[in-house]
Amino acid sequence: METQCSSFRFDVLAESDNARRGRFYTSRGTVDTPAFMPVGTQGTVKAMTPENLKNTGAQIILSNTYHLHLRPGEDLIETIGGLHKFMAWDGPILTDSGGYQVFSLAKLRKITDDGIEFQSHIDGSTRCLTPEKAVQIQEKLGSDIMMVLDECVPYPCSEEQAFNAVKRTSFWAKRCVNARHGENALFGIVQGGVFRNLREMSAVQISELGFDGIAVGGLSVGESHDTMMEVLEYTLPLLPSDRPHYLMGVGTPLDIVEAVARGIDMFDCVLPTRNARNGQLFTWKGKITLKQAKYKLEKGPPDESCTCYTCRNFSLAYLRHLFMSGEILSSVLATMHNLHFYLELMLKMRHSVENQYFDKLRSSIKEMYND
RNA sequence: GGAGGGGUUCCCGAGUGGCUAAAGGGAGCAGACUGUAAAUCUGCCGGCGAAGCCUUCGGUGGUUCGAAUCCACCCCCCUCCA
Repeated sequence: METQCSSFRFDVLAESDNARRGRFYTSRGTVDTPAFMPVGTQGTVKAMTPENLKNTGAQIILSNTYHLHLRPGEDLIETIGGLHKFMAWDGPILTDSGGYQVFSLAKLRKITDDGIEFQSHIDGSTRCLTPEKAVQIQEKLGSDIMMVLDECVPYPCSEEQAFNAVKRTSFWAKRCVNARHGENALFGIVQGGVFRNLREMSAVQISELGFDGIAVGGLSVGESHDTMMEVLEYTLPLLPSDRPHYLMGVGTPLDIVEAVARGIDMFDCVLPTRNARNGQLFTWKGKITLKQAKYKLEKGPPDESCTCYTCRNFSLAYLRHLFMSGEILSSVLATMHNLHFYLELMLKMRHSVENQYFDKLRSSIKEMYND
């Protein structure tokens, strides 16, 4: 079954063991992999202007179907000219389907085979999201890469629950394939919790549907790093090697490097942006918690070796002051830095795979971020 | 000089006899954050510690089994009237 109808294309350019360096092409630009997608749930990567984002090195960002559907609504965005124009980001956008909200907003929803019935977290109104609706919304938004609606189960969960989610996710995946009309790329999602048999079943079923890319979902929901890696080890070999592999919602620098080592090409995660707002910086020397008293008089930047705007211009003492004072600029500068760090990490990984020193980079990240 | 109000643990501020090492804020200190209901949340916040003990509510002295809380005097501060 071949359903690919978009102009989306993916090439693997170099490999180092299981790690891949590649590139995919969309009508709005090319993206080098391994890639990190900053998260812009509500049509904005918090605290960043699109110009800021470009300067951090971001080539693609992620946005969210569920949230934009509730507010301001896909029809409004379509009327204004689509999500790219609406938010003034002209690069590629991948939109998550809302499947994760099934997990994160678990108290507000009910799942049936037809779809998800949920209560809006904004006004309490009852809404329904079906696989077809998820695709329709994403097409109206003008998404470059759409995600199928999936069911993400919590951790821990029973094998039966995970099995049902796999069945439903496959069923919904087919309906998403049938519902697409336009040129937008569409990625399938593998589920299965931490059960090898279920992951394998899901990987095979999803891979058969001819998606432009395959995502591994349902991870980083509470399981350990090692467990996550085990799941990747037995799942990735079953995915088509000529399509990008996207690990959803991951992760820490260590998670990301270790996932690349196992064959993942794409990531998204709120950690660099959320933790920035909460006063935590990722650096090449490890994490920095801005509020710690030891930085009160620190004249140097967060990271001497970092070339981001924040590190080139500001002392830790000042950044700490901004955070302690609750100043808006704290979020801006910290987010700029963290995204720069994440995107530089991806750049280094691409370079290291091309030049066969990936293992060296991998072990240095392991040293800094082994907690 | 007269009339009233008040001094509480770093700060603000509750507390009018035992349930009070003392509400609640703030500040401070520390931790968490993984397809964002997050510029959010959690913990600690007199001292030593296992229970428990010791010190603390302007000062001193009383009343009481028991006092931040009641009484006496003293020291400060604020408002109003002369």
